[in-house]
Amino acid sequence: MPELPEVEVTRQSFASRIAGARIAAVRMGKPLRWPLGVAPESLVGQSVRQVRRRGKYLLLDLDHGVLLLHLGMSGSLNFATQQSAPGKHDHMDIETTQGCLRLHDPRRFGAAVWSRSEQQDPALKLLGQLGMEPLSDEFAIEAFAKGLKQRSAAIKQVLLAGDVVVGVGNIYASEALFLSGIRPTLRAQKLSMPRIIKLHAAIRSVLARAVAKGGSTLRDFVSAQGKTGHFQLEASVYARQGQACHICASPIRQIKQGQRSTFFCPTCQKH
DNA sequence: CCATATACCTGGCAGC
DNA sequence: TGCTGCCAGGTATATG
Repeated sequence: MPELPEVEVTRQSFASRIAGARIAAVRMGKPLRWPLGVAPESLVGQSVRQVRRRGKYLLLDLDHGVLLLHLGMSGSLNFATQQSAPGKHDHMDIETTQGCLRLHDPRRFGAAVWSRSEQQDPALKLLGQLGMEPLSDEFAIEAFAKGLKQRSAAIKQVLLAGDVVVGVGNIYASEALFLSGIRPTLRAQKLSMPRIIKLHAAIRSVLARAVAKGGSTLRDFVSAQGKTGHFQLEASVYARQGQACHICASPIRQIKQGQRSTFFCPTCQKH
């Protein structure tokens, strides 16, 4: 469920509550995408200094390293001060002196990976190829233009790839392209400067707005505080195939790009 | 180097 | 009710 806004909302929902907490126990459930890389007990006794985000990864800075968490397609984190028994899709419990952080992930595409230093494996491998943070100053027009210029793939797929700009997933890619009036199939290197500027602004605004609103909730997004998001009420094109475009009333079209669904308005996004 | 396909896993839903 | 097939927010890895 998580694109950048959902991950960021999740981070905000427990970061301050867990900061300074000491890990008292770690319980692992079924295997996730990758092994933790260390005995769970070795995390016990360490304190959580802060929780950061890089792309769709959450980074828990502990005393002696970094714990990377990824929510995959179906993951969510719940932070509870009251104990409750783990369900069959709860695959990691980090019990701390300030509450229990629980990773819930039915499909198990998510991951929890320990790294003694963010600068070394396996974190380097996971974080090393990531593109610019869309909501930070490094995401500048010129840098964005430069990244797009060297890519011949469709702009939608370049956005999804995450090596130019991170955090834009399948929902927000369609939304940002609609906002900027760009056909998702247009090759990235064909975007004119004015359209790059529009897309740049659209990515920032759609993501920032979603963060402010508490993330999307296409199916079941829930933050670690148990609040659901509201983005689905506002999707302009995503999952609206056949329905009227809010701008021009043309039926929204659905296509496949690289096995993923893309939604766009054939009139508002001419090319 | 680049672009595209594959794989991972479970649950929900439409159609029969 | 139960089966089958398809679909779903991600992304590392293999393949062309």
